[in-house]
Amino acid sequence: MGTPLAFNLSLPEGLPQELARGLEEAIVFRDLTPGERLVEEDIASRFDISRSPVREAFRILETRGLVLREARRGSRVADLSRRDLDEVYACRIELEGLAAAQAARARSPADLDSLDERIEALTVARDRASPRDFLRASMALSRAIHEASHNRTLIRLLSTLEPQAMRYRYVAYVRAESLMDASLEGNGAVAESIHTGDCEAASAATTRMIRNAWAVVGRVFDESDAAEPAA
Amino acid sequence: MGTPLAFNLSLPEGLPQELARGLEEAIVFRDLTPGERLVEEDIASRFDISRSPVREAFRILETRGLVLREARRGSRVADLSRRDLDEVYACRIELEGLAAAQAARARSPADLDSLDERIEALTVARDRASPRDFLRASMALSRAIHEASHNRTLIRLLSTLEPQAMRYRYVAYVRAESLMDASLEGNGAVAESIHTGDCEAASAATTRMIRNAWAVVGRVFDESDAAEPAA
DNA sequence: CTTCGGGATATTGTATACAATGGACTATCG
DNA sequence: CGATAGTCCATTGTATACAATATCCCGAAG
Repeated sequence: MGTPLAFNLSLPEGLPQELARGLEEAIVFRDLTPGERLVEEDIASRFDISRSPVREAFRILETRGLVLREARRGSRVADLSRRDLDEVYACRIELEGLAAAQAARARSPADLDSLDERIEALTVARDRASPRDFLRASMALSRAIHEASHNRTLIRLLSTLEPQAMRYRYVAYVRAESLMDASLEGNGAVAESIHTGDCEAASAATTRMIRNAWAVVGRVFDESDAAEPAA
Repeated sequence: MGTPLAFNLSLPEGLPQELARGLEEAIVFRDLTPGERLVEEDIASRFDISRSPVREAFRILETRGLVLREARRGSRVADLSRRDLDEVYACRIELEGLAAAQAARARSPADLDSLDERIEALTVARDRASPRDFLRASMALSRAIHEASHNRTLIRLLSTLEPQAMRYRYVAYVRAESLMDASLEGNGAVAESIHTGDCEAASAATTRMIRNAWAVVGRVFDESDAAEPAA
């Protein structure tokens, strides 16, 4: 099965990082399917680069839980499963809750501006009813919240957790676009609490939002058989 | 400043992983000091290997927050700071709490055996009053608890968070060996709750233990000027 | 004395070459 | 016909070679 995977690779921050971003998008949006093998040489020749940066990209994706590497047996796109979904969401509740609480305490005026911008962009994407655009905007908003916490360790942890969550959200959004409304509403509540500076409220709103999403995304996933895509 | 750094490197799981383990120990136990530059070629020639596995090891350590890599400017041992300490402990409370709770629910008989073994080993290490041995045993116990949660995502996140915490604990244990008693007692309570299967209790005991440690380790750190070791 | 510029150097980033290993295929034997 | 051993091939792991760039040092000019 030949995958398209045509994205330009400029290098504003390093070739491996750029490549990892592209592959990450391809995995989240299912251009690369769960279980699909990733051969270093293939990717390298496709982009006219050597295996070195490809290997580094694979390692980056491994730390994000998107790629599994087995010694001398190659890499493949991580599977989706109900169990993994539950793991990811259980962790998200804790870490996103903490991020929101710390953001409510530590946010700067610039952070609040950034937050407002992303909420606006999220609204626009919702109106366009495009799961892809919506998820991209949602990811940007999440990152803005994380940044507002000014907790670098937490940001690092979340950056290795969010991409995997995105995969499940994408599956759910495609099958139930109305989910975007719930997400927008939940994020609005979180943003408001962060504006107010109420740590408790920010944490509670986040926890509630993710717990809701967990239930719904989980149900949709169970109904969708997205785990093993007709291998 | 020439660093000793003499550990054998057998390869039961890959050379980069092995090397990363060695470097991690060196960083935690201050054979490599905060801010110290890590030059790929130096490490490579020291162990008679090429730069390739060294680069991979650096990347591993970067994801654990032990090494900072700046593009084309090289790598160095991450600094210690009161702010970073607070970040790490805030995250630990959430994730370790979750791990304990899930371990109390999902633990197998084998997990409980493993737990008991590690507690025993920890007791022995405490009696020996060696911060190094105690920390190694403590790390093993923590991992056993994480494994018992059977949450791979959580295990992955914690494996990137614990090493940095170890650095602060080491500083504290060296200056206040009595801390080991508190740690042993706290871990005992956690293990007991996991045995019982009481999620709430396990989470609460863990949270309390880490919150305590946070306060004490933080105080000792502030008094110790371990951040910038006479650069 | 300070500051700016240029070149040398140290070090990382990328490409390529070589080694080692795991899996698949085939042929042969029971 | 099925099982098994041996060989081949695809792919990763490691080493080395080359390219690009940041830093440092020194000298000259102000």
